[in-house]
Amino acid sequence: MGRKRLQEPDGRPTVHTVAARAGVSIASASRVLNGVGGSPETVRKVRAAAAEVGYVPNAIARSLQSQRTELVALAVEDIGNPVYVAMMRAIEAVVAESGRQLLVHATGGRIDNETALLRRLAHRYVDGMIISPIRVTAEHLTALADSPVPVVVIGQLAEDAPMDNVRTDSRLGIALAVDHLVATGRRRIGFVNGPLDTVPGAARDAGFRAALARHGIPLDENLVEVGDFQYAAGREATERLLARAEPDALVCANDLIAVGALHTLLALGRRVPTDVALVGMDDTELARMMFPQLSSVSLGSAERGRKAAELLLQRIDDPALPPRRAQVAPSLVVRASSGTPVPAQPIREEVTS
Amino acid sequence: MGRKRLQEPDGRPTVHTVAARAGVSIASASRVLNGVGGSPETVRKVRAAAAEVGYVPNAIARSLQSQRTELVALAVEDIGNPVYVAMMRAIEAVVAESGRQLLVHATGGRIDNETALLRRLAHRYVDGMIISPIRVTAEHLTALADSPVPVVVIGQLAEDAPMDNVRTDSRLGIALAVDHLVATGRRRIGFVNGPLDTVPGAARDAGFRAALARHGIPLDENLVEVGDFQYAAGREATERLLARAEPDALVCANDLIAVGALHTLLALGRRVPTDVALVGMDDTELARMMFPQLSSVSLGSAERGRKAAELLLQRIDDPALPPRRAQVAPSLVVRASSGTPVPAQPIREEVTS
DNA sequence: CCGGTAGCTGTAAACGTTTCCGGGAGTCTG
DNA sequence: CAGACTCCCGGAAACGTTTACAGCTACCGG
Repeated sequence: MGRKRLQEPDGRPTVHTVAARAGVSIASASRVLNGVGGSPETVRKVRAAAAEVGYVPNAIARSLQSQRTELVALAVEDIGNPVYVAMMRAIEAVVAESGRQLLVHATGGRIDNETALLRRLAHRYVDGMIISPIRVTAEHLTALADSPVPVVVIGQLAEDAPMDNVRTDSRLGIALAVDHLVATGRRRIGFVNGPLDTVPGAARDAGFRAALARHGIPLDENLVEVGDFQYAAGREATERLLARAEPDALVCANDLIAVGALHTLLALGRRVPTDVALVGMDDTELARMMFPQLSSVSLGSAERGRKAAELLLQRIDDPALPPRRAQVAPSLVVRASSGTPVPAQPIREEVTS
Repeated sequence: MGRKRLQEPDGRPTVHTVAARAGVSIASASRVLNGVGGSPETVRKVRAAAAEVGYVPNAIARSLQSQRTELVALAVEDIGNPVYVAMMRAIEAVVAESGRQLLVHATGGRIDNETALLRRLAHRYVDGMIISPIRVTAEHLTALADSPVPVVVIGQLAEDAPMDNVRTDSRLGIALAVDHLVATGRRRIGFVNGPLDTVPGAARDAGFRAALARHGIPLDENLVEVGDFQYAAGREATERLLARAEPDALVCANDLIAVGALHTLLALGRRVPTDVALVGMDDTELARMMFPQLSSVSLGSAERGRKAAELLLQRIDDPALPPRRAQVAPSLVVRASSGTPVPAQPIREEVTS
């Protein structure tokens, strides 16, 4: 049962209602309600009137006047991927702390969705956006350049793109994983990647090949599989890979893939890490949930989210700022899935000279 | 006729810009841009002018006039819980299909957060809200009743609460799990629950006790543990439980808890389902990711989200609608973690009359 | 005693849309 | 051919704020 409204049989109270009830002008009412100016007597009357009618300022009208929405958008591929959950949490913390709210879009990685979203920014329903595209096309770049509100991109961008950008080095991240596996005696190292036409997919592929080469390990293409960045794809890709090769370690391009790989490995009777060591990427909470717990390369998703949010808020406050870039270094978190139990041969550094 | 601002040196083009450029009034320009009315000639001129200056209508001004935001909010406890991800995806689909966007809030299950959120609705920054509180207090109810915009609640509410409501029967859901375990020969059935002062926690507790009683199985309190609804709590609660009892099956109040329980079981050398059968709840994608895959009681999270979104959109369109309620029936999804390998005794139906 | 100043106040003009309303022109009907 | 009817158009009024500006009072110093 709603308690009855004291005023305004049809609509909700506005500043006019309050002003009339307090016997002052709307200007005075507005000033008092915003805490700027007003004589003690006016303040008292307006406050009382506002409380009596239960006045709450209308956010839209305020936005129209202030040209600010106090909303910030985040566009990611897949809100089900825990890496984006971590990012989202970090961003939300920063954004909320500034009194704003976060609007989340799931793009499904579809380019048309992403560019449509960027174009919609022209409607100015939001003060800024953080976007983490897995593919970057020319359309993206023009849409980004045309945007009337600030946009921060999480992910690799052309070197000279004059926009705020937060990045990591997933190529180096893959190298960390490979180095670790080599150091623990693995030599037949497989790789389950996401699509090669995505920015992270391409970077991780390059990183894998470079790392193997650096260790002088010839690449066996049978040990490389590609799916998308989802769990099911990881599972199936690993099935295909195991059908034609027998790796002693698997590097996966993200944790969802790694979880799928783990499932296939266990289902096919491989022991992890005894038979096959497993390393994922993104270091999501999922990695800690598995049994055995998954080693994973952290790309600092929370940190990247936090930095992106800070860059965005600063730019909103001062659009004249020069474009800035933040970088987060990858790091390897070793857990049971690639633990050190299997130095089948004495560990030796391949290249020591 | 003093044309005020034909050019826009600093700002973006408005309908005034377009109207001036096309040589018509802003009324005509607006009509053409909205596709209502206008002579062919006017339409041509306005369209051309709009294209030339790259006009995009301002969402805020439009909202002020229309009293609509085209935004819908969703408030859930934890965006990391895959059950809410599923719900969110379903809601997002319905909401997007109606041309609106979804604003997601994470409440952390904190009552003050939730009521603050509900009160903020008075600012009307959003056309409506879907909220899924795990506790329901008197504050919630007054805040809900006072809300100037429609709110749909997912979860149990007082029977006579006159508001749109989508619910399931998790009590019955637990019963399905227990029935299944009993039917496959388990008798020492443990239960890892969430907090008893939450609505789902209380319902699931009651359901568990009632189901055991119905089967004539005396309840051993050593087989019941409580944590919160998170993974870590499930892991720890299961450790405590196994330290003092030896169940042959575990029912968990949600999938996160079940995943934690699985981790502990495997870490302590129990075979699943041979030694201990495991059933989770919510049937999230997490359940399928585990090895062995988890049986889980589906509470139709996607379905509930979809229905809630539909109820909300309908109410936004017609606020005079009577309060409605939708119910989604639970169902058990049996997978490997509670497979049928152990009918120690012949299966029998307890009550057949 | 008077001019200046500080502090309040109200009027009105923004912000950018949509829409009501009245008027004008053209077309159809009786 | 007059009246009615249909379109189309532009002016102006909303929607609910904030704020620039000017006027008013009261007080102070000279």
